[in-house]
Amino acid sequence: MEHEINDDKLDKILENLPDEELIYNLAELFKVFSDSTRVRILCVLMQSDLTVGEITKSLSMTQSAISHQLRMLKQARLVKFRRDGKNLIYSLADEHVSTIFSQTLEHIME
Amino acid sequence: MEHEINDDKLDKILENLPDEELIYNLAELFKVFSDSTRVRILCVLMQSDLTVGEITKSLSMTQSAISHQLRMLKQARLVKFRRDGKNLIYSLADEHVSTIFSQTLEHIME
DNA sequence: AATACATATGAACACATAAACATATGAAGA
DNA sequence: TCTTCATATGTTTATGTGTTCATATGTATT
Repeated sequence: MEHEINDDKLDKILENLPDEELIYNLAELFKVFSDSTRVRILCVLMQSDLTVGEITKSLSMTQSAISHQLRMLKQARLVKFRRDGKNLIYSLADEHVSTIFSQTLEHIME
Repeated sequence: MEHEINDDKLDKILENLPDEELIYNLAELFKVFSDSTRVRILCVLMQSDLTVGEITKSLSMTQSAISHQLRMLKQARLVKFRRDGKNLIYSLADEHVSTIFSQTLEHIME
């Protein structure tokens, strides 16, 4: 069984490689998913829109920690919010999160 | 528009929340995807099985850096390898990576 | 206007992590 | 066995990250 790849083939692989910027953005988005606090926030938001206080309560953490993480999720355009009096109600920005999570869970279950 | 969630509803959300361990594993897997070097390695492996030397060459990095990252990818069961003489030929462990990546790219493109 | 409540922000600290360097392992050929 | 080539591993260092604490912003109520 001989494995052989010449430079032409390597060149071809490099041509088909996505742009550096795209790869960077991909990694950046995964970085957002790479913290269990943020994953938990996304998981509760999958079930219902919630205020910051409710998220804080449900995850038993400080309000500050939650707020910092919501900031990252906002920047990644994964969540959005609307105001309701003194409260800010957060919700998922789209359904991509669910799709990505379920695909990834499939890999874990084996 | 009144937003109101009582404690019963919060309890229900907590019940439906995945196990702490599952969430942790999910975040851990995403952490593997959260570095652009590892994403690039996975991208070249999507195109062809490659030796460590070829990966090193194609990404213009030190062999040590590549080897360290391959170790993480191995631990996450994202890649596997077979021996061919002095070479180790790495390949993707399954097709989940492609699926996850394309879903995530969809979110980025908007 | 003063107060209370909900949320955001800034700084600091403890901890994690990627890359580089040096070195070790392990296979093949002389 | 000695050497060479391919890859892995241990250590160090510089940089990044999550949480906490203290404080600021902003909205509603009186």
